[in-house]
Amino acid sequence: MRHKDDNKSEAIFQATIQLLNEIGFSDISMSKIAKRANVSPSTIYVYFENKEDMLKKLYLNVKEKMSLKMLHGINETTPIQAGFELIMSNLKDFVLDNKDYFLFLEQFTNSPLIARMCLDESIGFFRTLHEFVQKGQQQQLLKQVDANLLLMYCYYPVTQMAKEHFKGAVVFNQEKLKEITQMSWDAIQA
Amino acid sequence: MRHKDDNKSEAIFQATIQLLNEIGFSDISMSKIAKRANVSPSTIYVYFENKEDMLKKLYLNVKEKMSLKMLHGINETTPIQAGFELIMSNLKDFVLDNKDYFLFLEQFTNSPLIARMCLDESIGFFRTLHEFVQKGQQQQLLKQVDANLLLMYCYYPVTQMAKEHFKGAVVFNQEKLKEITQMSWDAIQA
Amino acid sequence: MRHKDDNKSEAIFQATIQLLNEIGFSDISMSKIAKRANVSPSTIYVYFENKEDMLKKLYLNVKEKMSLKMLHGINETTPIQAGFELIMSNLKDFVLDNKDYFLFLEQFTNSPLIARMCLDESIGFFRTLHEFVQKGQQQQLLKQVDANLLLMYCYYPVTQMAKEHFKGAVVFNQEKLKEITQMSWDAIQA
Amino acid sequence: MRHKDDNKSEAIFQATIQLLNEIGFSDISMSKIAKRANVSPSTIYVYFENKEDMLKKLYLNVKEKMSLKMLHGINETTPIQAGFELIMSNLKDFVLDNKDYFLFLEQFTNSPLIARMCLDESIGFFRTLHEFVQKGQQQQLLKQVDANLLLMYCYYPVTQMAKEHFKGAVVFNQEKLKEITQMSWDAIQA
DNA sequence: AATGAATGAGAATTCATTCAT
DNA sequence: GATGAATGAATTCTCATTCAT
Repeated sequence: MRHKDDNKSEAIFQATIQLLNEIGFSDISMSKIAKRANVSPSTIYVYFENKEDMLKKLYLNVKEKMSLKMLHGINETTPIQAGFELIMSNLKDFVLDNKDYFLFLEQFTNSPLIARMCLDESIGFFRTLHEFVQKGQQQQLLKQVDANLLLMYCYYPVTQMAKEHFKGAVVFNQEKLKEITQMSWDAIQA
Repeated sequence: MRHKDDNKSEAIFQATIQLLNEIGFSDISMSKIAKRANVSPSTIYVYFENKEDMLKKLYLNVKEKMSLKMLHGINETTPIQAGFELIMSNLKDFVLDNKDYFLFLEQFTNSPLIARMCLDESIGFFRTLHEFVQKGQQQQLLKQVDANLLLMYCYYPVTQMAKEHFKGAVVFNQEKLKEITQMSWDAIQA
Repeated sequence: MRHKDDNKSEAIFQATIQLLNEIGFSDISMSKIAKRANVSPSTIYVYFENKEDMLKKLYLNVKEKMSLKMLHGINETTPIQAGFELIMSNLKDFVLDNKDYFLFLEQFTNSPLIARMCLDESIGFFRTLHEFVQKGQQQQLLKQVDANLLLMYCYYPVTQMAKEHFKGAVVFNQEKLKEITQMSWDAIQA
Repeated sequence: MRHKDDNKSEAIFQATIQLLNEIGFSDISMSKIAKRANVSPSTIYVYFENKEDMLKKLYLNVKEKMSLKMLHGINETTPIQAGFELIMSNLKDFVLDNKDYFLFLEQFTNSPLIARMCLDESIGFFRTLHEFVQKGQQQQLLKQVDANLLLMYCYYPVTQMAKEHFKGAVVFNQEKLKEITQMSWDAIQA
């Protein structure tokens, strides 16, 4: 028998993400993906049960990539403010370096697919982030509000700024990062 | 008084939004929309050129609804901070009262369709908002950063909180609104 | 709107029966049927929900045709033996005149589809036949055994002889009919 | 002692028959058969040339099984009537003990596959049966009609009764066998 | 204006079979 | 001998759209 080829499954992932960002959920099809990935449509079904299964696995795969990157360098000893700055900086780097991954996640997150697929967010990654926020609240450094709310003020400024950057409206450089880091810190600090 | 036409076109809009939020872009079809709207598929083509035209008009229609609501009560004499609070409050009301409209907008905004359709955002509504922000900056009340950035800090906290609310994770009440209004004001004030 | 065309649905039926008898259940496909019927594959779905629905309706349609033919000329006053002879003669006529219909029924009856489709046989036609048999039993003309068993001795000799006829092994003429009518009567009479 | 090969090929046969009776010719596939037989799809091609070859061999295999069973205990010295009774009894035993084999044969026999595969029936088994019938005709014990016709009156009552039995409509016991043996003998005797 | 009929193009998926080990 | 990977061809069925009324 032949050996299963990791490249194939990766090629399928890449093709899917590219097409999703080019033409969107409404217009991708298994055969377009196959063509872009240089495999036969039926080959996709060697690696995945069906379209939904493939998208699900792709989502989890990319989500994990982003999560790992965001938490890079964070541990129990990281001071709160420095940690927040690092997370936002990591996020910026990930988003700018992986435009396709990021836009895919945004699109997927806002589609009803995600609910249908029962993709629970309370997985590893989020636990770590929440613990970090809670530590900040215990130290009276952060406002005593819902943890998700505090995280929101880190995530959206970065991602929306990145979107403006992609549109060409602004350049998301170090200076801009500093600006929003300051603004977000103003928002969340006690 | 509306005449027949408007009812049909409105029924088509409603059906589309409902289905989009139930099954997503990848699975809606003209015939499903027609069935839900209790019209014949061909009737849709009496009112719209094609699918894309229909979605475009729907988007603009809903976007305008939200815009009008957000700016309700704002004029040249509105003080800056009170204005921001009102905008966030208006947005909260719109989103909670019009879950379907809102989720549709979020889904649409994150899809590549919006780019393909050349839907320029610099339309009336945004000009008004930008002018409001610029006035705040001239009065030294707001940070001297990109206007979009300041607006981001108003928009996302409200909408993300609403999403949590829809998920059942929190209750988006007056108190929560106060919290995020304070946080956002901390973020954007000079 | 256009007017639905009975010819179309009949053409689809005819094409299906022909192909079924030429290549069998394992090899028919909706597109082959469409091609033979000179319609587009999608047109079939205007008239039938899906393949199974089409086959089901076709079966019931043909079954009814055969039933009506078999009972032609039979009523409450028909004497038992003459009635049996008529039924067998009717059956012979139907089978020889409608080879395709008949072979389709035989094929269908022996496939698991029929069970899956919940096609209950206790419909009108069979009731009439059973009543006829029961009358014969009350008159002590027929053996006191299961009614189906008596009917079997009418049905199979005719149909199997017809199959031999189609194969070219024998000629199913009036004489042969007389032979088997006599044999079957010998079998079932009290 | 069988060696590995026979087990696999037997497992493939069994899987095919089961699936054929469960879902029918139109829905079996080599991969479904492989899955049911716990082998790889490609393994089937070690034993058989292709799908048609496999079905053909399966048919001949099962047909021979039934033939041998039917003729069990019959030889040149067997008296005619006793022989007929024995054949019908053997057939009943085979059918009731091997429901799957039997239903498979019925399905196969009524499909056009059998014609396409050029499966000539005048093989060993049938010769023996025909010789038996001819002997009966020479002894003036049986009606002077086509031999197949006489055999028909043995075969169908048993098999149709068995089908009723499988449906749960009747219980095909010794008594019922006696009934139909009598009826069939009435039909065929001179 | 409104619509059911009709369809070519294309959707997701499975097929029988072969390949490479 | 045995098999999982791989695939072109074919499957059922739906799509966006147009036609005829």
